[in-house]
Amino acid sequence: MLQQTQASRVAERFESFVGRFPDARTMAAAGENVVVAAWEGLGYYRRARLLYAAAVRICDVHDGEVPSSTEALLALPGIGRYTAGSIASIAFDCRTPIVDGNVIRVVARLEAIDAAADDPALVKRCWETADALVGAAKSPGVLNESLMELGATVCTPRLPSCDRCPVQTCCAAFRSGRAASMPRPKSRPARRIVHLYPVVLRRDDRVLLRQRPLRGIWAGLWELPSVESADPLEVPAIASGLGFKVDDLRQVETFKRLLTHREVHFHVYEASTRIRRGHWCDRVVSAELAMAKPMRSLVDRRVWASDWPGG
DNA sequence: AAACCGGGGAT
DNA sequence: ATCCCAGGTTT
Repeated sequence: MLQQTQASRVAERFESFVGRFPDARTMAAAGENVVVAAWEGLGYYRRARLLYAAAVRICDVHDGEVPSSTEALLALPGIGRYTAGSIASIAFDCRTPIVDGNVIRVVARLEAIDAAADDPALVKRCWETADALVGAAKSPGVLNESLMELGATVCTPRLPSCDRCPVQTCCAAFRSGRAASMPRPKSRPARRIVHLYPVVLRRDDRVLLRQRPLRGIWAGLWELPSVESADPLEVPAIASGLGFKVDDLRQVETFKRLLTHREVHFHVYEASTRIRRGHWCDRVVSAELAMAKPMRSLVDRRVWASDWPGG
């Protein structure tokens, strides 16, 4: 859950999530869909599917117990070198290094390496330094956590608090007055613009939902039936792009959401249809299906708002 | 090696 | 508006 997600954001969700899935057996028994639904709003939903897959494998291969060796952890889905090292060192006291975004920043400054934060040579050097530090530490877990905590609270990206840094005297970047400019920002491609045309279709006290493709953005999550396009679409193109017949297609709302890699323009329509096939969901089912954050807000606002029969 | 995958906080 | 976040998998 902490992968690419700020700890403060995880803290809001951790207790309820672990309360719901207290061990691997419980998670494996719950099923992937339930785990992904519990993940809703956290983003990078593949993590939830991989976590579920790891739970299944822990039950099948490790008798339901999280393995304690770095190698066995690394073999689990969704667990890479960082996560394996974190679990091994913090939970099991193994002398295993970790490198996350915080550690990269701390080491780049300690050693005054003027490179981009995602530069492979810098990252390699960070693993070597982290390995040396954890090798000399009294407690591997405490050392690893302290490196990350230093990066999160003192050695911050924009304006590091060098005046209250416990390792100021060891820091080459501080000595040369360049801490704030190291490491250099990662190069990031511009956001791709996507136009999304979700259509609200109601029947009785239900709404038609469907599952998104298993690849791409919001893979496998549920949505109002939608047409996706790199360019704006006219009404006929939206109607034909849905894959089933609709009538009286009319626009009701537009808004925009920024993601790291996308700028998504929502063009919300309502329509009527005589189609009866598909997942016509009442309010309870709608609430149980995993949706992306903007889609959830849209459905709750447009469909389940209090002034219509289903609400 | 590069691309892909959310959502929100901090500045 | 920009940069980043206790990254991993796929191509």
